Amino acid sequence: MTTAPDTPTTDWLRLDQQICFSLNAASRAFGGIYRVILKDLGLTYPQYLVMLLLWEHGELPVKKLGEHLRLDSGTLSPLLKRLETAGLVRRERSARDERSVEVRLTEEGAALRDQAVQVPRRIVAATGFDVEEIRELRSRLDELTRGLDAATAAEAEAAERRT
Amino acid sequence: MTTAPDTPTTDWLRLDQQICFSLNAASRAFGGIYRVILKDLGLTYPQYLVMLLLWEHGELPVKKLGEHLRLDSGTLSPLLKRLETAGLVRRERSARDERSVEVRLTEEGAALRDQAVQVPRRIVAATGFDVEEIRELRSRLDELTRGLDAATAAEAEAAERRT
DNA sequence: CACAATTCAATTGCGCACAACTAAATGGCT
DNA sequence: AGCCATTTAGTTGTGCGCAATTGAATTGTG
Repeated sequence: MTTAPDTPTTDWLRLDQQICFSLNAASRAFGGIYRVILKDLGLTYPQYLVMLLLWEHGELPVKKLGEHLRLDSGTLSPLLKRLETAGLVRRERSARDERSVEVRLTEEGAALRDQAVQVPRRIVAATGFDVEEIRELRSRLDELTRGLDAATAAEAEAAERRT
Repeated sequence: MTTAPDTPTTDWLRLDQQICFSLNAASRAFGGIYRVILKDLGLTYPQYLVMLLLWEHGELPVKKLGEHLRLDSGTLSPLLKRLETAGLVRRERSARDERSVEVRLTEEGAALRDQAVQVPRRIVAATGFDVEEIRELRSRLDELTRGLDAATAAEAEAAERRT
């Protein structure tokens, strides 16, 4: 399969830019609105995601947080340390398994939920999309992520075999 | 406008997570596939975007690069320095306007284009989407970005007025 | 039981994103 | 000409994302 003769490579390079560039731009635009809205709570967006999980589950080991958010300890450890410094969270090594660290809300952290409940509505409003459009878009993006993850794994394995 | 009585706030928090979380996940999944594919070229994804612009325009001032990519000098200055260290790019203060810095391809940087022309096809293949689906998704995302940018500006101005 | 492999968190190092600030050059205005 | 606001890059500091490594605890296996 080759590029059609009347499709200069320049066009391909432009199209390529548009696919991922649009996604990147949207992701950073989200970062912008969350930064403004979360400022009052003193949270960054990734910290907010961690708090969402804790508000829902009460307490979670670092491992579970990482699975939900697809983040590893290299990202989570310093982030959780900052949340702990802010007094929102405590970290304690599990008694059952000393390798594991349980992350728990402090009273202050649990109380912050009251101020956070209004965030989602404001974010949805900011998108200018209605709930159905959002659902549709989300579904597309998840599909895209699955494709990319599979391709990344395949490429990584191919690169491995070349070694 | 308030939350419907049979919609617990927990659901709102979940929905909120899904919108932006899916976008974030897709953006990072793109990061993953680009990391693997660009490894041979010795470029990161943001560096690749800069090179795309230079391959198209030959030379650009830092300001223009920033406008195209929506990045400021805080991001671009060190990035360009790394590209210069890698021998792909030269930076020269403009003779006409000494404030401006022109970024030019070296021969080595221009030559790298030959290895880059195959990247877009591989990325498109990795998504598992066809060109029309991509165009549709891109259009949605751009729409979303416009909405978010407008809302961010409005929120920032509202916060400013509260001062 | 002893030893090897695995799991889990933390740390280090690099690069990007963005805010806040600095410094130099330019352009407009009186 | 002299002054001042604006423009343009660069620097500093903070936080995220990820790869690679370390160290301790646990599990599996002979």
